[in-house]
Amino acid sequence: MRKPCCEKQDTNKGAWSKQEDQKLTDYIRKHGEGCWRTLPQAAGLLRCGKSCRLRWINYLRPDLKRGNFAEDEEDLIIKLHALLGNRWSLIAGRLPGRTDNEVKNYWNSHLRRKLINMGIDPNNHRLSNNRPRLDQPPNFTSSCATLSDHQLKCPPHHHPKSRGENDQVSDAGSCFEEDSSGMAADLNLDLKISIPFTSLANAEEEQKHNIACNSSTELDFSATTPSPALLLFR
DNA sequence: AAGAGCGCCAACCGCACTCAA
DNA sequence: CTTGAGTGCGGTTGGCGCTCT
Repeated sequence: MRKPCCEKQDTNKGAWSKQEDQKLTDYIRKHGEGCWRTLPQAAGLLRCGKSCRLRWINYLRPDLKRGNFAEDEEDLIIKLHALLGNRWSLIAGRLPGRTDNEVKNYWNSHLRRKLINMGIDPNNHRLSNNRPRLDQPPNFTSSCATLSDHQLKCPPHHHPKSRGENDQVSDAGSCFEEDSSGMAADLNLDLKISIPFTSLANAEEEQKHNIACNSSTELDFSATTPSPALLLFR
């Protein structure tokens, strides 16, 4: 078993003080990100490296947007969640200025409930059986109708993770995994993981990093079969 | 006014992955 | 090939503030 990353008994835990924030910000401005293990000592912080990294990524980074999510951001989260499952870092990568933690929290506190209220199961984006909607289209069939019992029982996060620059999202822990000829195909998506474009210098750089799907710089959600959630969301 | 309940969000924890030695 | 350090990710927790009773 791996030993814990923070063995030191004298490391601070809990909320960060303004002084700690300042020290961390100053240090990273001076030396850049990385080498989180040695950073705390070098920066004069009584924190573990992990804690520093999290604080920087989720709170101190200068390009963070913060504040309420816009409607189009909500839409995008729902779409991406339908496609990717609980892969928050991937989803956040498509939302400039947003962190995985922020997206995850927003999903759990707002969007999940929103979908549930609309009669949609937020786990698989299917229309929930026990709460049919009155305004449901008559011939509507969920694009996730091929979900097996096993998939229903196994949440997305049970799927093996895969990471890397050219990480193809072929193991998306969503309802589209089995129905690969379903919505994913309809969406014409060829998702690749890349550096979030907010961290890139400009749009050209973004293109270079192949964020796009099918040689476009934006995800193309002009699908012939929108997600069930989105059909009802508008 | 005060206590209970609830929601939000920052932070922690544990596991998985990568890569160098 | 193996091992372990470093890092990233997703799930969970805990504290704070707001609302309700």
